[in-house]
Amino acid sequence: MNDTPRRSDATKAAILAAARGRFASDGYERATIRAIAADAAIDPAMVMRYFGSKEKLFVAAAEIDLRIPDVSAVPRRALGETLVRHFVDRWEGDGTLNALLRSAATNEAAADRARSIFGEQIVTVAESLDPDRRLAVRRAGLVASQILGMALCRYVLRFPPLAAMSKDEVIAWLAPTVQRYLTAKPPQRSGAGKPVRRRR
Amino acid sequence: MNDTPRRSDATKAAILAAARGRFASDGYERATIRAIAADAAIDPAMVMRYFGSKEKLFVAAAEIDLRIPDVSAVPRRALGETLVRHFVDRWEGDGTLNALLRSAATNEAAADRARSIFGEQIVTVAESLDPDRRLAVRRAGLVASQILGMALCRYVLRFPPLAAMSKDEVIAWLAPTVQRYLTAKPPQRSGAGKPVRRRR
DNA sequence: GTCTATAATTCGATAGAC
DNA sequence: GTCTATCGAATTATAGAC
Repeated sequence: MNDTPRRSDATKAAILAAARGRFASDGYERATIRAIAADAAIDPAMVMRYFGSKEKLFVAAAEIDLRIPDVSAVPRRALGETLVRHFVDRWEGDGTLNALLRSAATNEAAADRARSIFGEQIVTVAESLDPDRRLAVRRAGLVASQILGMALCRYVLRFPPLAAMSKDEVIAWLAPTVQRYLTAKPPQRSGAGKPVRRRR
Repeated sequence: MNDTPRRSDATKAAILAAARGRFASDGYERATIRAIAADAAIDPAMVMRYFGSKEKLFVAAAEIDLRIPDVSAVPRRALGETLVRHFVDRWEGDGTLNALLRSAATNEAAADRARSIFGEQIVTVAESLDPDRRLAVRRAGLVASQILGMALCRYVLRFPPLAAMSKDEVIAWLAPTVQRYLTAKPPQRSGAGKPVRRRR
């Protein structure tokens, strides 16, 4: 292995940053190599030389380490808030997650990445709380649905109500939802419609 | 007005159905007029003749009446379940909502439609429950985030856990979330981080 | 109404000079 | 390493014959 930083690494990093920005704001199909190269103030042919193809460029740009931190260190009842805060922070940190989300809607490779990143990462947390793996996978899916839904409405669609909320407000509203998905007893799978709790 | 059905209406309907399918499975950019025309077994030039442009075709295909039913007739505590069930049914009814969602990620016109459809429709329900309009708008946004997040994971990304769930299971899990967003007291906006409830 | 032909762009990717 | 030139394919959209 050679870990001496080459001169081309700065150029590569500039391309990746520009790519994240374009994929995040335009999605995979509309983000053109020409536009990315222009943003990075470089020749379009260089992008191809460095990354080989648009597809490979996307994979490199969407590379992300989503390591959820000390999951075992936080008290059980604060898990929902911890998770929501972590994701909101990651989303607002740079454009990587947004690039992934926006591209995943129309690009199958991006959707694959999204599935593995969110599915596998969140399910790790869920499995540490629920020994029933089959149930833990569902809990993780439900958590992902709320996290991704918030990100979709707040960062991609820019729904005014969601986009105007403060970070803390989003966390305060969503944390109980995630907490419930992670820890609540699963709803009984009754055969006939809606089980209405009897008033006593 | 002329309400005699023209002979071309059947052709128009076939084009719209094919367009919804393509927009739903490919998104706006990748759904080509050629492919839509092929699905409808018609000449591509006819699509242009009938709808003028791809953009106008999309608008016509994404036209949908999202009227939420008898909101005042359902008991207050069943509102969450009613809403979730309504949206799941609408999503699985045809490809219209899916076409709208998948296209909204990369097409601004589609995003506009999504914002107005979900924002304005759900906020009507929220306002009937909460006189504070500013708060009602936020409640509607939160509901939309969970509904759209579920649809994104289940129908667009096809997350295995969400896609494998039965309709009733999805409703049973999500209904309490939506119910809480609509009716729960808003979280206190404390200045300093997370308010941890004191154990007694 | 229907279809052929094609205009006018735009894009990813390649070849090759320097 | 860098850039010019360009290929080949695909797209929306238009013009016009029948």
